[in-house]
Amino acid sequence: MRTRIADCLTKVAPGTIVDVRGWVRTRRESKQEFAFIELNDGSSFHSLQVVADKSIPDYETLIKLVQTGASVAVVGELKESPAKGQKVELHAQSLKVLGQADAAKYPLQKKGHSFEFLREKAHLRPRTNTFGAMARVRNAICHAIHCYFQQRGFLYVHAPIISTSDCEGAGHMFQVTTLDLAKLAQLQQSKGTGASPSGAPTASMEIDYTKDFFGKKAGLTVSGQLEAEIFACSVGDCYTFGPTFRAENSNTTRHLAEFWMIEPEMPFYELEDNMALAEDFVRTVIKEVMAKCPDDLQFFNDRIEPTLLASLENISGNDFIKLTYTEAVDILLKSGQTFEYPVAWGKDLQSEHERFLTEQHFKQPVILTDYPREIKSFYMRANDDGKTVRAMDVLVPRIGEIIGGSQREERHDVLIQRMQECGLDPADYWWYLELREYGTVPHSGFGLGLERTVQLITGMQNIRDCIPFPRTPKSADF
RNA sequence: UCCCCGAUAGCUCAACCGGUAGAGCGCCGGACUGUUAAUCCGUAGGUUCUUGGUUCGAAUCCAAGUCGGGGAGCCA
Repeated sequence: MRTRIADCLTKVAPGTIVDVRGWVRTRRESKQEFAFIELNDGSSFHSLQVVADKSIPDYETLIKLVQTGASVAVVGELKESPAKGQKVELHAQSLKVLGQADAAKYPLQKKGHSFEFLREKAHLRPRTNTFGAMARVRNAICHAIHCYFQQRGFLYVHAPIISTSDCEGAGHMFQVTTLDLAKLAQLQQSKGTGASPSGAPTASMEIDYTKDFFGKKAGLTVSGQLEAEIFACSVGDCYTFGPTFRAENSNTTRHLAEFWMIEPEMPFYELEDNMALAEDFVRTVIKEVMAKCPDDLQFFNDRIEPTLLASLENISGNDFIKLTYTEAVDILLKSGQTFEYPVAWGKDLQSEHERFLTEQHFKQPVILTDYPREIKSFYMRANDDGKTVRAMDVLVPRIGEIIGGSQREERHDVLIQRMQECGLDPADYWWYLELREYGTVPHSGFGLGLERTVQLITGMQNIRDCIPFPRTPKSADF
């Protein structure tokens, strides 16, 4: 029966015979016929030091095969280690090489690698310290998120991945179709209409979507919010947690074409309740991950981001700053800072403005509320001043926006008016409007980007290193 | 999509004014060692991203493209 290395290092009593399996990180060989093998199975940040000597059957042959990247099974006695660096070590009685790894070809060396290089080795990078730690922290974050909502009676609702409402408004959609595009292009060409000289279809080409799989144009979801509202207005507090897709040509350290989003939606919540939940949620998740993954976070603090632990303590231990967009604009105008983009009421805040607020002025997470209605979505509840809506953005140092949310417009007539203002056809949102027609209630919700949370908690700079297999423009391997 | 930068050994990078390619690490071999990113000595390892251009001569200059990085926008 296999024992996990995490258990060997923490739970198993010295003197116990254990069977351990994993991948070789390094081997330090002595000519005096023994060797140290650094073995990692992913269960812990730390590896287990295996001491192997010539008492092992076939030692001379086997030890040559124990190279970085090889998989091995070791049975032996767990003993207290006489040397520094580890409390316990495994004295091998038998050694079996399960799978060799040619050291001349194995891409992962004993030295550090650039993240750019490791992204090209996404099938092997979880075997590194950094990406093993990222995987465990990411898992702990997801677990903490589910626990947080489950303990508070929220229902986990599965929003659809495929959506035919072309108008969710949160970004450009990836199209989902079973139409034969090559055949359509060919048809178009043979008709001699609507094709450019290169043969590429042009805008004049009209597709008959009634022939498509769903009978209408379909795409991958950009948000589960509208569907979550349906359940909030029926079964009560709920949340979605699933993949989200944006076909934007975004090339930044904080955007992915495929990412995971958590979207809680609560009936009878006004904006203040929404803010309180968002803050408590973020702070609680950080605390739980700090408690669950101390070794991994210590590594990130030591090797990736030296201010990480201090900033997590700061975020989890202090109230978020809450202020309105208008107050934020005042602070920015009076700051004396010269910004590349000028600050003016009515314009959306730029990254540099948000960073100034969170990193220099307050040095803490900030919740901004009540943005100008012109720069926010139709579904956000209009304030009585006629100028602003009940929006909220949670901004954190280093990352920027980690949560976007709002109180939703629950008044039927106002919602229709807002749709028209935003150039949307209310007919497309008939079911969304019916929620306001039949038993409407005040309600609120927000969206938390999972990968941005991973960025925040690990200190990793690039969001492409916060998801196992990142999808970005021109990149969707593995 | 826009702006800037980059692409040279397995990896990280160097190569001055255009003159025929170099280091560290890794691998391999040796020495040494309760070692732990071990250390020391040595060997091997190159279509300088692609295509075209300028030139007696291009890693180096020019153009286009591809990919990568940083910033911006879009946002989570």
